[in-house]
Amino acid sequence: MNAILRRKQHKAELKTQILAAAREIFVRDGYESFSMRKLAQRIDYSPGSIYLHFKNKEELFESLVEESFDRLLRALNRLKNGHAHQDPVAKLKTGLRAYIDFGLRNPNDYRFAFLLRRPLQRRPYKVHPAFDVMRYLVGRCVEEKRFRPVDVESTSQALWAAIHGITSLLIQRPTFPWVARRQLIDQVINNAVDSLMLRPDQEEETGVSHAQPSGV
Amino acid sequence: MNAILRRKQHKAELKTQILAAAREIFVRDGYESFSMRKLAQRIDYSPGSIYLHFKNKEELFESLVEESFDRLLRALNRLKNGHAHQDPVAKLKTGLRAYIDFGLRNPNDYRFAFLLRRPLQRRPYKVHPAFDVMRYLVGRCVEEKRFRPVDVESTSQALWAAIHGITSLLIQRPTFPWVARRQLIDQVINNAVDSLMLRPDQEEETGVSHAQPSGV
DNA sequence: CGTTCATAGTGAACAACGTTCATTATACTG
DNA sequence: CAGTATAATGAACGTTGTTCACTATGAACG
Repeated sequence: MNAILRRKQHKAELKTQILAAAREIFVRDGYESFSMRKLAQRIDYSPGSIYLHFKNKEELFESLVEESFDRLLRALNRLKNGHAHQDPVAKLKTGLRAYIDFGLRNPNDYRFAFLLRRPLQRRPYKVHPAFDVMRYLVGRCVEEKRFRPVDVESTSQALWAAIHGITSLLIQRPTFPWVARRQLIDQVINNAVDSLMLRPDQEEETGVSHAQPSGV
Repeated sequence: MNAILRRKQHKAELKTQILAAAREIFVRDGYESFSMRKLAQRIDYSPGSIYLHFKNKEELFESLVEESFDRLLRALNRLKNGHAHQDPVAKLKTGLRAYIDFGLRNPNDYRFAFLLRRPLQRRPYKVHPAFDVMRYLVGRCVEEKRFRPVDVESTSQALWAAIHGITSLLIQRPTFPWVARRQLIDQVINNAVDSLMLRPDQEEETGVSHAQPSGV
């Protein structure tokens, strides 16, 4: 009776164990050298066994991405709810920074989610809830008259483009002679956000974009 | 005597023929379903023959990328040299737009160049000459006092991030509910550039960023 | 306790992959 | 025509993802 329940539970545990092992191999060896057989060997099962839990490699990957996205989403939501007193612009900037940091700290997740070409783009992924947070934060800035009356949707998309751009470039082209990483990220964020502000002449916070030419 | 020359020429022709076929397969079937064997079959040679011209699959890809980059670079240089009378800011914006348009019109080239994960990033590619154009255009804006005295290098990199972001997102996530494409591109460019201008209160050209909320 | 039966797990098999290499065909030179 | 350098082959190797007929396992029931 409850034996079947224990079975189900065991199966679920096994599934998460597979995911954990997969993530580890993936992080250690990279995407292209990951293989179902290596994974099977790692968890001491036969290759076929993995297919009891996942339809195929693609679906296994999707599960990993979903996990990662949930983490990003949770981080963003924590941010959205906390710091209630904070200036909405500061909050937006913090959110943008959180997104970038997430990508840089979890480059494989980010690659999964945005960089890897998927054969025929099945589900549109769960970008949308994360993007909702962006819309919300931008909306707040407009409502509280910190931004010009810009279109929330297109502004959110433009901001996403900016932060996705710097995130993916830093991940994918680590050997390019970038300027100091923090400085660059700040500049991208400030450039993107400041031009939306109602009084762009107020210039605290934009520090680095006024830096003297340094000839890096 | 000149027979060996004809041989060399024939070999070169064959190489370009291989590249053309590879590009076609790649464009039609996508990256993951491209294979050396398919390519060989397509050009009516045995699989081994390709290895007379390319060390391996990776090197073949690199060649394709290089071709693509040369095309982008030529497009940008044409822009840099032409339109001498134009305002440097307008010229920069035109350049940014040209970059994005190139990516959208040649998505596979762009994928090759920036999106595909390369196993262990050997040569740093020829991004640099293209990036030089960006540095030059930004430098002109600063010299002619159209920009604040920003750091040219970090500003160029931040701008690159913005246009790479929108380009890659539009290529890679075509099903996302984007706002009108031109509007979005304009907004990304204007947001990124306008915050650098010396007199950000001048607001001709930024049209769309002032649009009323449309609830798209 | 012995039988039944769903399920978990196996591992051999398949087709396709990138790559190598001994072998053969080709086309030029002397 | 003989000799030779090069072009091209295709069989082979070790992978890969995935399938499937099969066996082992362990709970349920008479």
